[in-house]
Amino acid sequence: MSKAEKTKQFIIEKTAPIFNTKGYSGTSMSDITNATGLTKGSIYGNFENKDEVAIAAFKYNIKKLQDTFANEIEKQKTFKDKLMVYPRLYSNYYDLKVTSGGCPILNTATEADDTHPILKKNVERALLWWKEKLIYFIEQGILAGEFKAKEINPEQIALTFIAIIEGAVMIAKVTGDFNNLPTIMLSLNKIINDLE
Amino acid sequence: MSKAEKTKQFIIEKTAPIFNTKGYSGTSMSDITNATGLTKGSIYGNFENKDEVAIAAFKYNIKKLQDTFANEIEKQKTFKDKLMVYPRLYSNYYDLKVTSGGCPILNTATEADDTHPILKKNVERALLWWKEKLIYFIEQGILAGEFKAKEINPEQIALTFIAIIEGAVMIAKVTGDFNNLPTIMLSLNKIINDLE
DNA sequence: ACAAATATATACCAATCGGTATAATTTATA
DNA sequence: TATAAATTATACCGATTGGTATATATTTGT
Repeated sequence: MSKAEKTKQFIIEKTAPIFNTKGYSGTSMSDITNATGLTKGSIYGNFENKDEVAIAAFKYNIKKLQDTFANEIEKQKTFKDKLMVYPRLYSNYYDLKVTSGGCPILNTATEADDTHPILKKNVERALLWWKEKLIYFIEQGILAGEFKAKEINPEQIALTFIAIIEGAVMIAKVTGDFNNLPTIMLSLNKIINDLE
Repeated sequence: MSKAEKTKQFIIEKTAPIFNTKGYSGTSMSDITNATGLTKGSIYGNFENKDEVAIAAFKYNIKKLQDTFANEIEKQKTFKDKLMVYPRLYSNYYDLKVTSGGCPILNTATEADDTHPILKKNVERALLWWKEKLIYFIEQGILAGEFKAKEINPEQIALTFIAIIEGAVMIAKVTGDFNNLPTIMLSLNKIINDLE
């Protein structure tokens, strides 16, 4: 890893939590220089513009989140248990502290959809990737005989799954009542249990 | 209504959709003057600062949304039908065009929670108001014998209700696939049906 | 219709925005 | 270790940010 690559990574790691809390347009170049201790010249020597930093930071946040869940899912044998990882981890999402400032998908989605097409595309990709992953688990669960084949629309379940989680994170954050998270996750548990 | 009050209302109506699409920090004073055709002097003659305009615009958007639903709920006799209004209207949310730029609760929540305490407080109020309304419908439905009293935690159902809707709106918007909205609302229908 | 009060427009402020040209410094290569 | 190449710092750019003081219109109550 060259010096430039190291610096690039350093900038991403330092700014990722800022972009996630203050948002894209809410984060300024001076926020970036303050967080890194570097000067503008250094930032622009490693990135084309603010957009590139924002996108790199978003990707970093998403990857961190995905890795956390993938690591836990890997440990589970049944597909039901793999699905159950989500309500379990999200019940204590804010203890996880995997990303400060809440869910990067939710945060970036609501800000970027009307204003920032490139960032929006990245959120969309992350969301669809998640959906496909969930659909795969559900379909494999059906094939393995864990879930009943009839009555189940894998895409509908997957989308509802994501909706509940993202909605729950939003509610917990805006009310400041983190007990809401495990409460809502009970409903997600029920949905998974209803599959069998 | 005095001239000042009329102008104030005029400013709110013209800027409300802008704040909802571009966000609080994304909307500038020049956006406000452009949208209204008024000058800065006029804006600052009617509002203390940008914050006040933003808060008034948010309240306007929320009220518009609440009125739309209250109006439809009023028509329904049973509490189940009252609850069913939400999945029905949200299945075509983007045809409703009640607020341009998506759900004001979702938009404002994700932006304001880390940055704008006053606006955050307003979102929280709107969210809790909605929750209490849903809890009331569920509890009244139990009293009326529509829903089974056991196994139902009204607050949990209400929170899940909101989470699914807000999550669904976010997904539909970021993917651009509005078919996701009725798909996810099928799950909300199921939750309501499971109450009886 | 006139005067006092109010509302709107104009012109400006310092601060900050994202971005760039260039100089100074550090790193890698020979 | 000398030198070329890459990286970082400094100083600046025009544009825009939210906000204000003051002058000019416009309502309003009498």
